[in-house]
Amino acid sequence: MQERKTFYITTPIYYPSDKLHIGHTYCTVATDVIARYKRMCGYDVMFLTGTDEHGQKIEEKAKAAGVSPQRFVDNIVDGKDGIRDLWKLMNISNDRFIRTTDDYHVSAIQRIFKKMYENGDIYKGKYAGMYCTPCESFWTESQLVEGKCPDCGREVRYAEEEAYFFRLSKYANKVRALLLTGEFLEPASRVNEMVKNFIDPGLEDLCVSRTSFTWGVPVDFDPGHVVYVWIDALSNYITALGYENDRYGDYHRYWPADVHMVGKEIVRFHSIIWPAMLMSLDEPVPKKVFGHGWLLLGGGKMSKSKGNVVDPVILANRYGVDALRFYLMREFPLGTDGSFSNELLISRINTDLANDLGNLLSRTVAMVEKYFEGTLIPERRAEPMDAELVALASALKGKYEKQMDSYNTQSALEEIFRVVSRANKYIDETAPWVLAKAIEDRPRLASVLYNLLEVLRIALSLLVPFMPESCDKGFSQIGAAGALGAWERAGEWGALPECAKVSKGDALFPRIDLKKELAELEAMQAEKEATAQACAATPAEPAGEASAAEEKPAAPSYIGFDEFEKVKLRVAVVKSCEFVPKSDKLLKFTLDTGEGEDRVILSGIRGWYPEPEKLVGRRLIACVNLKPRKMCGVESCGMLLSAVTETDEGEKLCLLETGEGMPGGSEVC
RNA sequence: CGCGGGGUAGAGCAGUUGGUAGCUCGUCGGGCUCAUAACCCGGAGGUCGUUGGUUCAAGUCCUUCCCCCGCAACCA
Repeated sequence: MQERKTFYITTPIYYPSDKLHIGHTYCTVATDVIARYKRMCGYDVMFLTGTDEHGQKIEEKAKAAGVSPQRFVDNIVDGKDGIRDLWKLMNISNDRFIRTTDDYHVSAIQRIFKKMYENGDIYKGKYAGMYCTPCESFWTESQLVEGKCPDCGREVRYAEEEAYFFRLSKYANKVRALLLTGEFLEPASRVNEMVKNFIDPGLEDLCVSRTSFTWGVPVDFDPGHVVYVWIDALSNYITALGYENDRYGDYHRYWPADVHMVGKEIVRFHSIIWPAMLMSLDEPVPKKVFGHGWLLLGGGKMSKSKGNVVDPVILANRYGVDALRFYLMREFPLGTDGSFSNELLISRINTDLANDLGNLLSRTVAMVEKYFEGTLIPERRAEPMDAELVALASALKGKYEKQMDSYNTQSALEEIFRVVSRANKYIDETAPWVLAKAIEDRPRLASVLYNLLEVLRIALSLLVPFMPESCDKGFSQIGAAGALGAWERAGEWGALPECAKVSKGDALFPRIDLKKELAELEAMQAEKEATAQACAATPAEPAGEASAAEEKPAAPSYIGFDEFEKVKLRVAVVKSCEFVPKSDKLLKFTLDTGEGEDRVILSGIRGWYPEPEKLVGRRLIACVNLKPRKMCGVESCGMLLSAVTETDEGEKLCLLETGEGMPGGSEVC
C-alpha cells in the first residue's frame, strides 16, 4: 500500500462573490476527469478544490446584502444551489474542499506570513500615493479626475501607508529558470508570455497586506493589517495537506503537487508568485501548472453584464451531467479557448453519444437478445475481417493513456470514438441479420456479437473518468458489471465470458430534438438578457443583483416627468473631433453647447466614425449634466446620444443630430 | 515598433519532428433494416490570410504586409 505512487491535483479555489458558471465548471470537470483517470491507473490521488473567501469585494457585497461576510460566503458555498451542490451535481470526486475561512487555514496563514517575515522575505514598507480620506482609498495619478478623487470629487492628498511587501524581485531569476525548463508550465505557449510580459521587464516586490479592509486573515503581530490575497489564497494548496497546521497530516505524502489546473487568467500568479513564495519557505515547487483556455460565447468573453453567462445547472438537468461533462472535454483542447454554444452541445451529444455510442450499445444488445435470448453460445467462427476491429480495440488503451497523460482529453475521446465508429461499420460488413437466417452460421453470429460486446466493454472502461454513471449503466447492459468493467482489463481482448449475458435497458443517451431545444434555450436566454438589461439600466444598489433580477419579471416601468426632466439634453455643435491617442475606440469631441466655454466629450464610437474630421459642424445631441469621468487621461463631460441596433453584420450605430439652424445649446425636450 | 494568441471546405476545428490536406456538422447521391428516423458507402466543396525566400519537397522553416481576438488605463 505505501508503495503506491501519489498524485496530487488541484483546481483553483474559486471566489464566491457570485454563483459559479460554466467556465468554473469546465475547469473543475477537467480536473475531475484527470483525477479519476489517475485513480484508475492505481495512483493514490489527492484531489483538492475549494473557495477563496476573503477580500474587499466580498466585504462590500455582504454589506450591501446586509449580512456578515461570513454569512454571505457560507450561503454561496454551503447554501442551496451553492458551490458544494454544484460539484455534487457535476459528480466531482474531490477528496478535500478547503475554504480560506477555515480556522486551520487562517492560523496556518499567520504562521506562513510570520515565517516569511522572519526570514526577511517580507518587510514592512510604505505604500505611497494620492489618498482620499473620506473614501479611504489610494489613487494613482492617472486615475484622478482634475486632480480630485474620481469617486467623490473631493480633494486628495499625498499620503503614505504602511504595508508589508514580499521580496518577489529576489526570486526573479530562479523563477525564470523554472519557467524555461519547459516542464513546469503548460501549454508551452504561456511560458513566453510570462517571461516576456512580467519577468523581463523586472519583477517588483509585491504588496502582501492591506489596511483598507478587514475581511481577511489578520497579521497577528501587527493589528490593522490583513493578509492580502496572494499568500492567503495560493497557500491553500499546502495548508489543505496540513502544512503549518494539524488538521491534516499528509503534506509530506502529497507535496509537491503533480499539477495545478488553472485558468489562463491566473497563470501568472501560479507560475511566478506561487513558486517564489515556496522558494522563500524553502519548500519544493509544484511539478506542473496547466493553464487551460476559456469558453467563449459568441466569440467573446462571458460577462455578467451581457447576461450571457451560461448556467451549468440548467444544462446538466436538461441533458444529463455525463453528457455535459463529455461535451466539455470532447469539443475543445484543454489548453486553448473554445466557443461554447448550445447548438454544438446538442449536436455533439446527438452524434457521438446517441447515434454512435448509445446506438451501438442498443443495437448490439438488442441482437444478442433477439438471436440468442440474451446469452451467447460458446461456439465461435472467426473470420479475417474481424482482425482490424480486434486490433484497433486492443490497441486503444495505449493510445488513450498517451493522450490522457498529456492532459489531452479531446484526443483521448477521439481515439475511443474512432473505434466505436469502426464497430458500427463492422456491423454493416458482417450483416448479423443475414447470419441469423442460417442455422449453420450461428457460431459466426456469436463471434460477431461477442466482438461487438468486447469493443463496448473496452470503450466504456475508458470512458469511466468522463461519464462515470452512464458507463455503469452500459456495463450492466452488456453483462460487464463489477470486475469485468474494470480498468485493468481494458487493454485485454476477450475478458467477457464466452457465454456473455446481456440485459437491455433504457437508451443510454436519448436523442435530443435540436430545433425544439434551441428554441427553448433561446427563450430562456432572452428572458435573462432582458432582466440583466433592466438591472444595468437601474443604477440602483449593487446589492443582490441576481436575486433581484429573478424577483422582478420585466414589468413595464414608468418614470415620472420630474425624473425625465433631470436629464439635460442640448444641441452640441462639433467644433473639432479627433482620435484619442492610445485608444482604439474613443473619439474626443470639442463641442459648442451654448455655454460660452467649449465642452469636451469622449465617445467610444471610433469604429463607426473612422474619419472624425468629417463630423465638424454637425449638430449632435448631448447630455450635459452627466457626472464627468476621466478616460485615457482625458476628462469627458457628458454623453453624445446615438441610435444603436444589432444586425447580422454586427452592431450598427448612428449619432443623433438635428437639422440646420439650431444653435449650440438649444434645449432638447 | 507594448506583450501574446490566431487566420486551413458553408460552419466549427485537427494537422507533433517539412514528404499525397484531414475530422465533425451541413449538403448531394446510394446502401442496409439489427438499432435511439439511428448505421454504412460514395460525390461535391480548400491557390491552408498576403508578399518574397530556403528546399528535390512548405499548411509546417525564414521574411513583408493585412485582418481578428485577448492582456494594463479606454465603450458615459
